[in-house]
Amino acid sequence: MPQDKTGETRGFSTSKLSVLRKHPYFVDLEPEAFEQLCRYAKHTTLKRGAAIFSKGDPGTSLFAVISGTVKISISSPDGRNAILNLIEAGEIFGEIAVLDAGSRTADATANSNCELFIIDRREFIPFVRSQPALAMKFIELLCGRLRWTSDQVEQVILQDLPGRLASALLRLTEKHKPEPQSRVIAITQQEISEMVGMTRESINKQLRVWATRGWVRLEHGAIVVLKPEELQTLVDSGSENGSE
Amino acid sequence: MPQDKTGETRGFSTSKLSVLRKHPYFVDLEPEAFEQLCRYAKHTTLKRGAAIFSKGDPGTSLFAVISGTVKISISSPDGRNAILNLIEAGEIFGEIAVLDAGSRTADATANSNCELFIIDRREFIPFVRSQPALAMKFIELLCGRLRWTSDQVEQVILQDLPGRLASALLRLTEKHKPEPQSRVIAITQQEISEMVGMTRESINKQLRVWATRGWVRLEHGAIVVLKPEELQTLVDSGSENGSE
DNA sequence: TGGCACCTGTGAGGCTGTTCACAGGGGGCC
DNA sequence: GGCCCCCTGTGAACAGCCTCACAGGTGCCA
Repeated sequence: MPQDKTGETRGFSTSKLSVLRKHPYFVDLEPEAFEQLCRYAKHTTLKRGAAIFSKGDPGTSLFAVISGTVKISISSPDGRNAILNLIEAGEIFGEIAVLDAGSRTADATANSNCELFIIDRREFIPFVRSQPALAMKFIELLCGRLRWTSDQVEQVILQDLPGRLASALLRLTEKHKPEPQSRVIAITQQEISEMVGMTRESINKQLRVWATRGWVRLEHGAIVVLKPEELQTLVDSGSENGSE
Repeated sequence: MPQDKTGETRGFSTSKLSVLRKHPYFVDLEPEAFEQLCRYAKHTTLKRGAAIFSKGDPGTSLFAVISGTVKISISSPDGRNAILNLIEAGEIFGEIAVLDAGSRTADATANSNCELFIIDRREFIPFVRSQPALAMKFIELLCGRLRWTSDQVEQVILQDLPGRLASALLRLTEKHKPEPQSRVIAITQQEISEMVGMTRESINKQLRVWATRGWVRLEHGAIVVLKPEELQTLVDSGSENGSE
């Protein structure tokens, strides 16, 4: 695309900001407010696997993902770990500890090579206080996070493996909805097993069953959901037999 | 206490408001703002077991508990149900759907006879917009909820029965911290089993083990935590043998 | 002062998901 | 090209938790 070319050569910051600007959280924010917010931001790049912050750290900064994906996870002393969320380009993360001055509730790691914007708490908080519209935006953001997390609790407590896996796949396709070619979830089976809190082996066996039924197609590092309706009925019926 | 007597005879509404006024969310709010908020409120009483709202309902009101406790829970088609939170006197609930205009994410039920204040969304939202300090308070509230819920996900995914139960007990004692005579958790084993997502029978057996070790004392409708340190080590060591 | 509803306590047996131990394949990097 | 790491796939044995089926206790309310 010719536009990409000119975009790249003309100005870095403009094209990068547009990733954020298009996102629901900022799309109807006044331009001046958004631009001032961006002026506070610092830019960084990270390699896959790099730690961004750890559970318990003081929350000194807010982050926005320009490209790549960031993994929000926690790990137990005995080596198991759980993925709470995957943050993609255009989204922000690390807002809780920044907004309430507490410590980080989870670890953040670069899940691929990443570009990030970083805003310091000391500049961010006064700015939010001065912009009621921005505060309302963050209230919406937090509500969305709560819905996501409550959903996770609900599935983990109420559903068995097929139900949890199905609901995780549906949640992930939902997230990518904007793009129509969707239903291709770029995720490894290891990762999805850590999102639902079960072993990779169990997940693999369940996915194979669904693959033979034509409900999903398995690729390397990706899962394609072919029959979301079938998965949905599994979730709705409260576990029960999704086996064979 | 003589003060209680005079308080009761002098004015109902004043003493009821004080339950809310003392709560962390409102304690440092400007008096005028708080009083105006109360003027919007309607008062109701409910009998134990009464439904307040159900998952999927539109969120038309915000609630504050004056007395009694409210259960926030979800249930699956096959009869299992999970308790997400227990809301006690002085706390508020139902804020998510009100703040983001979405539907309710869970059911709310009177867990005992209750007195509630109800504020209508149409009056509440414009008020929040006009009071940046109040908006910041709600941001703090939402952050607290997210910490509570993330914690729940973490425990449910990473820990086994002893770890989950221990961590639930500690979270519940933590909540009552203000009162020093604390560590008495007024909760049935049925309820706690629904909070951690395991059966009452399993919970009972684990509690009995701890009771014989002197870590907890079991009463009717209550659990007294005697050795929180021991429970904490169980949580920290990532499950392992809490059996015998 | 029963009766009834709800809470606690306990055991035997079965199922779901884990653990462990492998084999094969893709793709990036030197 | 060749190597190595990570991702996928699969089976056997085991463990933890659930299901089911009870018994006894407490306290409210008629």
